[in-house]
Amino acid sequence: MVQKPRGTRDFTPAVMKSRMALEQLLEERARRHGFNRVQTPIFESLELFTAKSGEGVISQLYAFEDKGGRPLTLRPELTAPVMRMVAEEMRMDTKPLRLSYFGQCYRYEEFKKGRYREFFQYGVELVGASGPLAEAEVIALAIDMLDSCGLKNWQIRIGHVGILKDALTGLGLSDQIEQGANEAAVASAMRFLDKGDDDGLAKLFSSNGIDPSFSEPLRQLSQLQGGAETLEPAREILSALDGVSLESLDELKITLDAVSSLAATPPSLAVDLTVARGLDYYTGMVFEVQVEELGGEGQVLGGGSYNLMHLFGLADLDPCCGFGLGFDRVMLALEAQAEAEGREEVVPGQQDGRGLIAVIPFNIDTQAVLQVVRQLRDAGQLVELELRGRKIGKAFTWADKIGATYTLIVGPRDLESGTGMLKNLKTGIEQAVELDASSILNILN
RNA sequence: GCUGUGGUGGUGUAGGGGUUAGCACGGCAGAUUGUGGUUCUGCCAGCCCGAGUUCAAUUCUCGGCCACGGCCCCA
Repeated sequence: MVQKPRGTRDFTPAVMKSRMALEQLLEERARRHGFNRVQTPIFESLELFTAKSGEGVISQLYAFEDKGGRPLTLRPELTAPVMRMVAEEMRMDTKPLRLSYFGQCYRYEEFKKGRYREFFQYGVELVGASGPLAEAEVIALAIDMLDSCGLKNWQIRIGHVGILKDALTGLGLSDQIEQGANEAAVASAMRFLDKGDDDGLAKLFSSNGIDPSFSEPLRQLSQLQGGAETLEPAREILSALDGVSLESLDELKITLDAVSSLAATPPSLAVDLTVARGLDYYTGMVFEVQVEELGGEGQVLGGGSYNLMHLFGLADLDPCCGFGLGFDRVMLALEAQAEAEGREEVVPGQQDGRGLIAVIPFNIDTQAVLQVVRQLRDAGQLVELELRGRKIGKAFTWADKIGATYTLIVGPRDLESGTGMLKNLKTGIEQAVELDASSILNILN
């Protein structure tokens, strides 16, 4: 039998119920924060992603040529397409733009739990406003989303790449990529700090003519743990170094203060100055969210301030701020937590308050019930019509299995009197009703 | 990129070099042509693919594919 391609998934109706509820919940939160949904193509020019992330990404892309020989690829992420769209369609729109998006992305990688070749990303971008308050708005939305979807035990880590970058350049490291190197000295240093590689850092300092003893205060800086209160010791460490700017630290303080006003208190918030996100286009605040029980693939959200609009000739709109939310991973975490707590609803509000009405024509011409089926549907009810001509007993089994709340049986005797038997399957109470929507609705309410 | 474990009806499983390949759930039908969720009966439906060893392979060996994990990486 033909199976689905590796790394892809099918979503059955039962699964889609909670996925759709989550999407709607995220969308509702985005709208409350002023963000509006956009959509871009599933495939884009290959160049869009090589411009953003370098040629190296090609190995992980579903890249192909169309019949005209144009180099294309399935999109591996959504930030670049949205930036492209802003440059192409929205130059004249009033700034800032608050955009949200949701869709499939494709990466040719080994897949495993929480990591698929086709995966779903929800995200937002704030374009045309920057600074600590813009960053706070974005973080606040992320917190609001995770809070409202009922996720528990998540940790948000907030940092600012400017702090370490300022310190390192202040000490004399270059933030430019030297000839023959594949990354700037500053980037190497940040990687060493993130990994706790003290020797590597000291060596790097020496080879750049910097006293290796300066690696010590930086190491202390990277090891600070805690919430907003860690900014004070950080300030002391940085103040002791000559020529190091405190501007980024001040900005982060403003951001954190604003977030505490704008959003609920997260289960765990840590200031982490080594959140690097591994990306050189991040310029300011960066943040990410982990969920412990997902293990190795536990990052469910990540974002920050970045410079990308200059790639489209719109450098004046840089930096932008946004985040991507790993929809599949949030679902996995919610499913795991619902299971652990014996919760029936994976996503809050996924169950429709309306009860399904199973309409069962019994020993009559089904045509006779179609009018009332339509009326009920027009009135907003969920109605399923029995189509297999089941006998009465089997029809009840069927109604029960599809999760119906009510059955409406119409047999020959009913038809003569223009009525039907409406039964509540949960209570077992049954009564005759006129075969028109308003009579039935009266009983339902 | 490295690596561990596993693949038997739709699902979950038992078994095992020669068997009518067992069980449970499921689907369909009947017992029960105007009231279901219990019970009973019947039916439906399976050894991932290829090569090798063998008189004989679903079972053993190798390869592939697929699935589930752990590292590396992760725009």
